[in-house]
Amino acid sequence: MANRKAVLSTSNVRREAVVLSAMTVFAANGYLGTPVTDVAKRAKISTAYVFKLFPSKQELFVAALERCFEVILAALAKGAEESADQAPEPILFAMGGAYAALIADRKLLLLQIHAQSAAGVPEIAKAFRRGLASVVNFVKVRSNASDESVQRFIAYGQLCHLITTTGLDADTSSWASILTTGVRHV
Amino acid sequence: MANRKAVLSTSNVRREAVVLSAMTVFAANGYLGTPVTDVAKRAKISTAYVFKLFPSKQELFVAALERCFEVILAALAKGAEESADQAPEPILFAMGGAYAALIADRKLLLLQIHAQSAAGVPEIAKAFRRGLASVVNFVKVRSNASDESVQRFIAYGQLCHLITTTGLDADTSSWASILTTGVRHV
DNA sequence: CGGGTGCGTGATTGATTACTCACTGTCAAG
DNA sequence: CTTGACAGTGAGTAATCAATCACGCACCCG
Repeated sequence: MANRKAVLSTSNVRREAVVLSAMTVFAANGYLGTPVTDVAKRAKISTAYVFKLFPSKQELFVAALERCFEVILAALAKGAEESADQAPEPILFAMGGAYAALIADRKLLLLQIHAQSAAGVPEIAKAFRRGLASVVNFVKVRSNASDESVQRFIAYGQLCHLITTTGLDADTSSWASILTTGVRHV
Repeated sequence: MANRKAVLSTSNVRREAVVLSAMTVFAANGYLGTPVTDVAKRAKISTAYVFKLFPSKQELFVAALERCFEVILAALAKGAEESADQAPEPILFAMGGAYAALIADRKLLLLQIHAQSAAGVPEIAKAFRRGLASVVNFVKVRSNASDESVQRFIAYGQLCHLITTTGLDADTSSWASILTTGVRHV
């Protein structure tokens, strides 16, 4: 059009950009709270083309959620790798630190929260379960910790989500401190 | 006009019915996923009148959320009362059982999940924090348990939410069992 | 009786939004 | 150069929904 050298991209490159935009925007406003137009704007393409790349908003959200869990798994793997000690509990501790560092920007965490809330949509619920399963399995296998320890790992991870979504980390009142003390969430 | 009756006036009766309907319907479909019309239908009144009783959808949701936490507090109090032993840990255990029993129908739990997801709306975030604060404070004061124990109580409560929203209690796969074993969620 | 006060509603409105369609522009192979 | 496949879009459409408005109806006090 106006641009003489309008280089066409491959659809896969665009798809990637759209998924990344979707992660950010859905994380900020949730599934129902985010118009596809917002995703398109952030990816700097037209809304119509987003629908060419992803047949529906739902499938776009699922793609973003799946990517979210991929990133989390990678971070856990990296954290485990960097653990000095290879005993179960130290590995779990290292993974916890890696996760805490990862969710510093709130994006991956909020996407999970919104996915949970949107679990009324069967495809979203399934994707969330798949992601959770992969995390639990990975943590269990990689750390070789007891079931109880893995359960505790996830439980305190959920507590970390609660702390972050409600902004308790910036709260110094006594009740907030009860929840936040000792929990690494940067 | 000075005083009609010592008992609730008609509009307050309606307001009460609307709040109860709102709890159920918002729990089922979330804040953005629920039209006010659905609340009205369930309360068997017109949509217009719902807006006379509550000035906006947002305030209606907040009212439902506040009621949710009131019910939870009452259940925790009752659970603590029924504890045979008055030492901190037994009281916590009794409260956990009471909470698990309470959320058997998923309504109060789902409302919390949806509130967390809708915390982008400042008034909803504030209400959620108030509710959480009241729970934490009550648990701490009533049980007289250590901060660490209270923190663990909440963390495993959040795990319980995760289990229920994803339907893990009906899942017998090994990864699901890691999360569910020993968690009371009926 | 008359009239005021508060309960209650059907119809509407204006904004938003998921998704579609008809279309233009690009590029590489033959 | 032509062709055809693919990248990309502006302009819709049909549906949904928060919120309002104009209006009745029941009851009660004087």
